[in-house]
Amino acid sequence: MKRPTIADVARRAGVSKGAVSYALNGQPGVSEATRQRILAIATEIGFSPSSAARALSGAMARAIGLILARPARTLGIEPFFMELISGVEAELSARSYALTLQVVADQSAEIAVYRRWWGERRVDGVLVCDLRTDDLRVPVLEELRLPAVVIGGPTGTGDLPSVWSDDAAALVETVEYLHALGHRRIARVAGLPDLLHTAIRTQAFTAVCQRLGLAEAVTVSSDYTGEEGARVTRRLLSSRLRPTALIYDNDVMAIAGLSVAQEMGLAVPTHLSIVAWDDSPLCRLVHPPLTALGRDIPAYGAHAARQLLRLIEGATAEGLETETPRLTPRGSTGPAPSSSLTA
Amino acid sequence: MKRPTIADVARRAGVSKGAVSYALNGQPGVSEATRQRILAIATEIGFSPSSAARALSGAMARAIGLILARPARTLGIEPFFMELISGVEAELSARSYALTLQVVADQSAEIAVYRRWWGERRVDGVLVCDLRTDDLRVPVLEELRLPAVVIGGPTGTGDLPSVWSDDAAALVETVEYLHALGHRRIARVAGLPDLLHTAIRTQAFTAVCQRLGLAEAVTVSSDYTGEEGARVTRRLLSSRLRPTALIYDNDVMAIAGLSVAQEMGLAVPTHLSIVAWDDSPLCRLVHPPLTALGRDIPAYGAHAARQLLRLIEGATAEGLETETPRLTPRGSTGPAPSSSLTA
DNA sequence: ATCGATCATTGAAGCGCTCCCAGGTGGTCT
DNA sequence: AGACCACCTGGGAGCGCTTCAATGATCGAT
Repeated sequence: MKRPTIADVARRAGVSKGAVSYALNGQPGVSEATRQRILAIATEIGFSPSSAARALSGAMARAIGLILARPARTLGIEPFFMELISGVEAELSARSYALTLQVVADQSAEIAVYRRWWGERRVDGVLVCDLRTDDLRVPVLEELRLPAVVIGGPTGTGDLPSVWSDDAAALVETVEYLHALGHRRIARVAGLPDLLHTAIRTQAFTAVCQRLGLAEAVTVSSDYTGEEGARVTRRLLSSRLRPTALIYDNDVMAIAGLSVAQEMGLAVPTHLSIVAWDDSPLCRLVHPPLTALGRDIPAYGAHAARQLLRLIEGATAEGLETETPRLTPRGSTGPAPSSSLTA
Repeated sequence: MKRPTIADVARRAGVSKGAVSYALNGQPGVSEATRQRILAIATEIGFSPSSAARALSGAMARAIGLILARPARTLGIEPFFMELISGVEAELSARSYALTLQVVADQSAEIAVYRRWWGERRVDGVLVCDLRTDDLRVPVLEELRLPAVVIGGPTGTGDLPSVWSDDAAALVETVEYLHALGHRRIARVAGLPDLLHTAIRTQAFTAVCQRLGLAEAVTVSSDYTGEEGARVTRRLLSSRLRPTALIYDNDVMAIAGLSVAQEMGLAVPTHLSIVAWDDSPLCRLVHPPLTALGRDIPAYGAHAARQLLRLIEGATAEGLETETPRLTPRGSTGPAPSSSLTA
């Protein structure tokens, strides 16, 4: 089966290639009647303009890129990225943009791919995830002038616009909630320490604990995996003055932590309260269901995609704050054990 | 910053565009010394050939496509796809192929995207997931002569090569294992009924139960979500002669089922044994950890990608059987309750 | 009826690459 | 030494599209 080209459409419509191009792209230059006739013929013979030829003649590639630089192991289990992608897709496919995905080992590989994509003109813009402190990708993208929207921030994104949510506020709300429940020893199991949002959360955590006079506020770094989450939890719960509440930076670690608590004979929430970040169906599946900080991740991705498309179309996209994660109390949080109040 | 073109490289190397093209593509026609010099200059000025121009001159687009046609809700939570993708990526990025991903609502949308991609010459081939019985995508892809590898099968793939694993054998092994543990009433919570692998598993389940004389072998359809898994489990466990063992078609439903059992006061594995398909870190996170049928999903994706690349390069790819899922016994399976043996 | 003005339409020039083909260079053979 | 082969090299056509400049047609106004 031969792929139809613009010339085939032109011939059947009895017009020139130029006219077909105008008709297809909604440009002035053809009468409305002709445009309709051309469109009808294009549909009839199943013509879609070659993206390569289009991109070559200066037009856009109609594709955006997304690079994931986490170990494959953690990628699979965290629902975050898949949800993000489905949100991005919803926005893109409505405008028939394609999403080009790449999974790489580390940041330097990621930068190399950006450079390659730029040279290949493969994508019109990119979405940047997992912003780090002093992120090396930002200056590179600025230098290449490759349209980019950062998912995360709002600081440390240079001149690149970003889409972000107020993690600090969400964390403050959570700590205050636990404080109101009587908890005085609260620990936090954080994600990868060089991710910017980890730093933001840690800072907010330290600040609010200080304000509330919680001296024992500890943050322990981890890597989002269940194994690490379990290990860290075991250590925290073995300490002399063990925390009465734990806040985890993702759902997987929280579930692992819940298992550890149960295995150590600590009832949740009677002896220990648990809060997970990134609410997901998983949090509702376990017993007790986890109190979690959730937000609409597909919508987050959709926002980012929309900003990027706007940027590609030449608008000057600004940073955009999305909803602050909401705390959904479930069975895993309760009043602090009374002994601990007096301790 | 201006993107370098092949002409820039040619000028700096003092050769013609043609020579640069040959040098870059490993074609004969330039001396080894010249090739090295050209390559060095290309690297130095950061040149990557425009994928559009390349694709336009008859070469490949160096991209393959993958379409996911599941509701966004179930996409996020199942680690399967993300793991599959990371395996596919590993194979692709080694050859600097790009992966174009699209999430669509249903099969007809998927077919429309295939047609569009084909017209746009956007991808050189596609990977087809979630094969159905009488799958409509197969004839379309055959008609378009778009290179495609089916993930699943081995039947129902028409002339398209497939990558598959012997689910039937895995299921037989599982049932025999449960039978050896004394279980006589085994039920299965299946995935979406029109997926081909669901049909294959159901058929195998029915057959092996018949062979072992297990009359009460029930298969109930579900949709892979935790909610549905919980609902179905609740119904199964409320029946008069409740099963002593449950086999779930994915991990999420198994975990939901575990929660339901615990909520109904049934100890696992004392009163009820549970087996999950698709082993994942999740299965190890819950209590008791789930006995599961697992396989190396990234490797599965890598195999599929490799077959597709081979097909694109003109080889005639055959179907490829990958490892049969392995049963990993963990804490969720044990001897059948003695009362049930006599029942 | 004639002349601009206006608008639909067309032809052609690229975009950056691949690949064919003619032509050049040096080395080998008789 | 002259003819003949490799083996390279550089020019150029063409891939399918966009877009600009130029053409032709239409129409109202004079």
